[in-house]
Amino acid sequence: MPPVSADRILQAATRLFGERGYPSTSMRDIGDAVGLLAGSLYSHISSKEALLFKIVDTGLDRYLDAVTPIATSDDPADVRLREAIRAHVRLVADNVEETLVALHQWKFLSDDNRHWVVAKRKAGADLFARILTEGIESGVFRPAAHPDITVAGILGTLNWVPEWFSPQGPATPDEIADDLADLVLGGLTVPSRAPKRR
Amino acid sequence: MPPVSADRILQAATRLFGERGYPSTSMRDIGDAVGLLAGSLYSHISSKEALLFKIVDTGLDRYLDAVTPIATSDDPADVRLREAIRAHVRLVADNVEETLVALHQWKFLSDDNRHWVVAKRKAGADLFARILTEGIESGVFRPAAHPDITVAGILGTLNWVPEWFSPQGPATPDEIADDLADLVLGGLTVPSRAPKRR
DNA sequence: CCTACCGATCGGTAGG
DNA sequence: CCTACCGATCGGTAGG
Repeated sequence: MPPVSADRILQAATRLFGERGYPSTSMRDIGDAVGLLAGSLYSHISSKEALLFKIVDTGLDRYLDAVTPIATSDDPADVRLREAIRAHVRLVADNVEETLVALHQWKFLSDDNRHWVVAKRKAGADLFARILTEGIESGVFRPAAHPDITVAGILGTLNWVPEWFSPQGPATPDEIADDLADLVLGGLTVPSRAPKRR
Repeated sequence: MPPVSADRILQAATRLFGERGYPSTSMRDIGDAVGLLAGSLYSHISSKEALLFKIVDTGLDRYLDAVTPIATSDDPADVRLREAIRAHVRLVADNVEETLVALHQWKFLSDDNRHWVVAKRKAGADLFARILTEGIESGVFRPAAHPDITVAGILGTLNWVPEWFSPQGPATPDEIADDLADLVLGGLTVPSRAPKRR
């Protein structure tokens, strides 16, 4: 067993917060996971909330670092969208618990930390909004009645992945990403047949 | 103020569980919301978990009752899918907090109740899997590389709606549903242009 | 990193 | 429906 460090505590907290949620995870649970008593954790970390904030903030940075260069490249919008979806699913596959914490547990941060995190989440959503808008302008994508709703639909597909993804599943992350990109880019309807519109 | 009843307690619990989550909501919080002390709640209800179970189970029943007749009708699969999406978004719009509880708080049920709920959730997902499979068989939908992943993508779009929906938003539930149905059925790419496939 | 502990809060109950 | 309370558990700290 490697020595206990702030980083090992963070790993254990990531797993526990992701599995049970932040409020249901006690400092005694985290201590058990690394072989310390609850009180002893405080020589490595400052507070329970500091753990949560670091997990969420690190996860969002990892996400922005991966997707920003894709969203802002010169490739056509459909290529950028598929690549962004690939990057997203790879990140989720490599960090399922971290992603779940970043998506759902940030609500338990205190006001200042939460506002910071909400702004970063917004920046992530804006990357997809940008791809959509530019794709419509360039004629690659059809016009959207309400672009915000379409973006929310795409983000829903992606943000739901950590709820069902399993490393033991039959499909690789890139296969999953391509299936989801096919859905979002091409839709379900056969290409020869115009989809029923209102 | 109407008299306190089991039903009013259930309504207050639905709102609080949806906003703060089950573990972070205390019986004292629920008592405050209906004007009782925590202990006094127990002459109307049996336990905190019984409240959670009832909310989740009621929500799932409401969902299955609305979507089952649509999914099993004789309409073409694309029509059924659009109608199912409409029903889903209407339900979410009318019961945002209940939907959030049914989607996320069921994890805190004890084993027996949780297994019951997981089976009902599975039945809901199967309705969409059925529409997809039958649509592919009838030639309305293109074949899916991994149908389970495509279904998960659609469910993600729908299950994410309660995270961002607001009754004060500019779009009506049916407008939202049609935008999401356009996304899932037709995709983003302009119809004249075949989407880039692998 | 442990011992020993703090005040606060938890779900729930007895008795009226 | 309240008073008064139960044992358990919470995040965190003092002192070593």
